[in-house]
Amino acid sequence: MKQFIPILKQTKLFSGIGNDEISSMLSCLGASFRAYKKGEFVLRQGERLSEIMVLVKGNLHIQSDDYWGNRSILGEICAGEMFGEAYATPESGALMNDVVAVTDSAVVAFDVKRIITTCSSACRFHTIVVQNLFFAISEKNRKLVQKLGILSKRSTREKLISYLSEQAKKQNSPSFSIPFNRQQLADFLSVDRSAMSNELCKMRDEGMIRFEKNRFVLL
Amino acid sequence: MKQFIPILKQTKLFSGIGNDEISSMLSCLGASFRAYKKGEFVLRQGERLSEIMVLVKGNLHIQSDDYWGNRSILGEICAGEMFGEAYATPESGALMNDVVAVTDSAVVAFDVKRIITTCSSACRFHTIVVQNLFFAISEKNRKLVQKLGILSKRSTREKLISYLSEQAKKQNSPSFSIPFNRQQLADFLSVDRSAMSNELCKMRDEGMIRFEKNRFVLL
DNA sequence: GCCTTTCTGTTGTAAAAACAACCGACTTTT
DNA sequence: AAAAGTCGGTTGTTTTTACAACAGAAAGGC
Repeated sequence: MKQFIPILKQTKLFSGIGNDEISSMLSCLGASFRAYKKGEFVLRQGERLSEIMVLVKGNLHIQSDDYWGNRSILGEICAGEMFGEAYATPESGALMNDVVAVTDSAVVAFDVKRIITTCSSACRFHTIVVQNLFFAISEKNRKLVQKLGILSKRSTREKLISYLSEQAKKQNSPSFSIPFNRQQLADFLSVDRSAMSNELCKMRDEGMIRFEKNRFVLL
Repeated sequence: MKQFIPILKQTKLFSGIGNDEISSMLSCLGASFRAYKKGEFVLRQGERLSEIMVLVKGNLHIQSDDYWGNRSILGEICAGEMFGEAYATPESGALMNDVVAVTDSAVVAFDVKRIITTCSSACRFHTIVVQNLFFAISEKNRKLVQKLGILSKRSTREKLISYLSEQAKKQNSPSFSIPFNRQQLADFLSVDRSAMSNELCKMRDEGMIRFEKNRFVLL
């Protein structure tokens, strides 16, 4: 577990907290470690959770498949990001989605009760973690709203423009890579792959964008 | 302000806290009160926030209009619910949406810094509020995911089924009212009103549902 | 290298949604 | 009470998307 302290230190949850403090908090917060191979399920729809998870290695997709096999990718989790926090309380009910490892991944899990119930003396930094937790979950909230903004667009083209603009803004350059292949992007935008591919090429022919594989340039 | 203490007591944020404690916390948390007439803007897109708001009277819509005048209703806020919590931190940037009073409304606002920075002695119940805040924002998070689930449906009919099923489940009966008129429901589901109206009638003719105005029955 | 699989773009067709326009029923305003 | 406005439903047309099927390119395995 020790090996992941430098990574944990980089996360939003432990921002502003030193290596030593993290080390001592790991036991205080009831941390446990798990590894997953590419393609494995980290969490399954219907499961119940009592832990907040931090991804310390790899990439995950939050997704769900409906009766007809249509897959929706709700979001992507990168190393250093937190997940599960919205489903870690008793009232929160069962998970609505699957979480799947896109690449070999590793996760550190914390008992949520131990985080939000401040231990009076032991950890001076506990209060900071609670604040960090609030900031992190706020941020996730904003990301969800952003995604709602994309999905509420009526046409495939508008969805693409929304998504690509956001990525450009996020990566601070009109040239950027996306973490999806075509099928995954289509699943993320909730559109048909071939229709999307078609639309992308039209946009390219119209001189709006350039792309090659998962690298895009906005013109 | 005192008059709203019974209402605040009912909210998720002050769950488990007595009238007297709330009263003393109002000043401790830097609470302020505001009233809005029907149609007024409570918050505007682009604004910056440093407060968490609790709606103590009325109804609000979170919405945004694009360049072409298409309105999207992101969500609805009912009396007793909290809002703004995801945009109340310095890093959170400007608001992405408008918040508009659907009916005459009243809001109590709290300085977010004073909530998440626990005051050591004054309020014994401060820790509870922090936990409540976490629970509440978690719940909002789940609602957003649920809405994503609806918008990720491909067809108008599927969106309607998702939405109506959820409402039935929420109100614990196959017969229920919805808080939208047709245009608002269409804006909420991000579809065309006439197409939606059409689809609703088809579903009625097929014997799936019955409805009259904003009252629906699932069969 | 060769075979297999995955990924991406392309095309034609069928289905669905958006759009626009209109009507009648109700409400609200004056 | 008349007028104006809102609301929900209907219809026909146009546009867009989904679907299915295929082909070439790239990647991966043996």
